[in-house]
Amino acid sequence: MPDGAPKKPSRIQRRNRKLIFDAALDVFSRYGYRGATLDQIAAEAGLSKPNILYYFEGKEDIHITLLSQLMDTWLDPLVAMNPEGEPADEILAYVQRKLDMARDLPRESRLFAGEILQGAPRMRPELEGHLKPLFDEKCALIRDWIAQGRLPPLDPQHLIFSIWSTTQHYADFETQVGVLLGVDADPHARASEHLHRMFSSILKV
Amino acid sequence: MPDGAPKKPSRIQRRNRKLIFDAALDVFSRYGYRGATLDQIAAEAGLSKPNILYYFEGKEDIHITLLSQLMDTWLDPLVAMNPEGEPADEILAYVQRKLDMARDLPRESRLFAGEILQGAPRMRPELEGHLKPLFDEKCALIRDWIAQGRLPPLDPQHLIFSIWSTTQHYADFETQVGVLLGVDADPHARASEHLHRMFSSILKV
DNA sequence: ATAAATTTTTACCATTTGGTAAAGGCACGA
DNA sequence: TCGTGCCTTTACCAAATGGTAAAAATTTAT
Repeated sequence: MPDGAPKKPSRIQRRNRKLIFDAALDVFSRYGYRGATLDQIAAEAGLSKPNILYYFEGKEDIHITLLSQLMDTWLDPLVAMNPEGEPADEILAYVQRKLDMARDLPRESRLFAGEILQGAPRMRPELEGHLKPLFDEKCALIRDWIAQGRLPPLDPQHLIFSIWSTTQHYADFETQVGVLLGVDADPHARASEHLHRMFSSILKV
Repeated sequence: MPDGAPKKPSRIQRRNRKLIFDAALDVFSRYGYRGATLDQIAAEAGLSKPNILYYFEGKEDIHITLLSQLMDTWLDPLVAMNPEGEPADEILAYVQRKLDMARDLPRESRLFAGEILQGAPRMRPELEGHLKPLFDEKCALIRDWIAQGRLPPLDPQHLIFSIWSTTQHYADFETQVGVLLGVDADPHARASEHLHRMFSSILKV
């Protein structure tokens, strides 16, 4: 049997690691890496602190593992942008999917935002290794579409930045949006309409 | 003499408070509120920790004061949006000013972003008291312009959100932008072009 | 110059926090 | 049922951190 025999995780291990991830997502996304404490995570997970440290090497290990796991989910909508589809439709669908994600996974969005905001001290390799190649690939795709005359001549890189920023804004700046629109108002429908109109207009001109 | 005689601050007080603000802006914007330490701020300011606490009541006091002071600068470009001007020009000029600010004051941008991201635990009153009235006023202005047929029917609130998010993205997510475009490349010129094209297109359709 | 006021330093302290050691409890296959 | 290995708890600890007391140094006003 080879060196690092991975061993299948037990039922209890799966349950507790999941509990810890859920708790950590909550706490890290609310207070940031340094603002979060193991005690808080432990309390929220319903486990003792030493028990948390039985499942993970330490605070940083939880954070990195969490972030890496979420990365795939996070990039899914971009991966789904289909070279075979109609360019404008594909991009507008991407906008919509990103906006839906900001509504459905706001904690995840804020977790990433906090990590990037502080210079990605723990995520930079992941950005270089996973995000950058995908980004480059999709920029190339958009450039192809432009070369084929199926899109107006726009800047692929900054277009994608605009899509990311406008959609994630509703998760990352939720507090501000709440203050300005009223906490009860659900901005999703109007945001969707506005973004559809906005991105339609640059894709068709 | 009335109760809270304010007393004119001495030369030394002005100098040291400025040193502390500069250092605090640096440290808070890089590590977030909880991630920042008084020792770090003191070291960066070239003062001892107790000396820092001679000028401010405590860590929170520094943070709140800093944030409140920056609020005005931060809202300046929005204040400058002129009801007498040409609607599309005014809005495009606002976009450009915000983008310039993201380039020139990235630490300030990240300081705000961090505070909002964590639910504005120390800034909410400021948001309600200063930001909201201004936001409402400018939304009303845009609505007027639309009613006068000088702008297409767009959603003022979400338009402003889009302007904020797309421009501040270059400061708040600078790390990510750096990874994706290359650290040396200065994205400002192309960002400006892209945003001008994008916002022009919704304002003229 | 000198007293009064302001500023800075030295020496602490209490709490929080990430992490550990080791004993005890528990589940599960033989 | 019994023992082996997995899981959990109790009792800690060292370092970091926000903050204080009070003496020492320095500036300012007279």
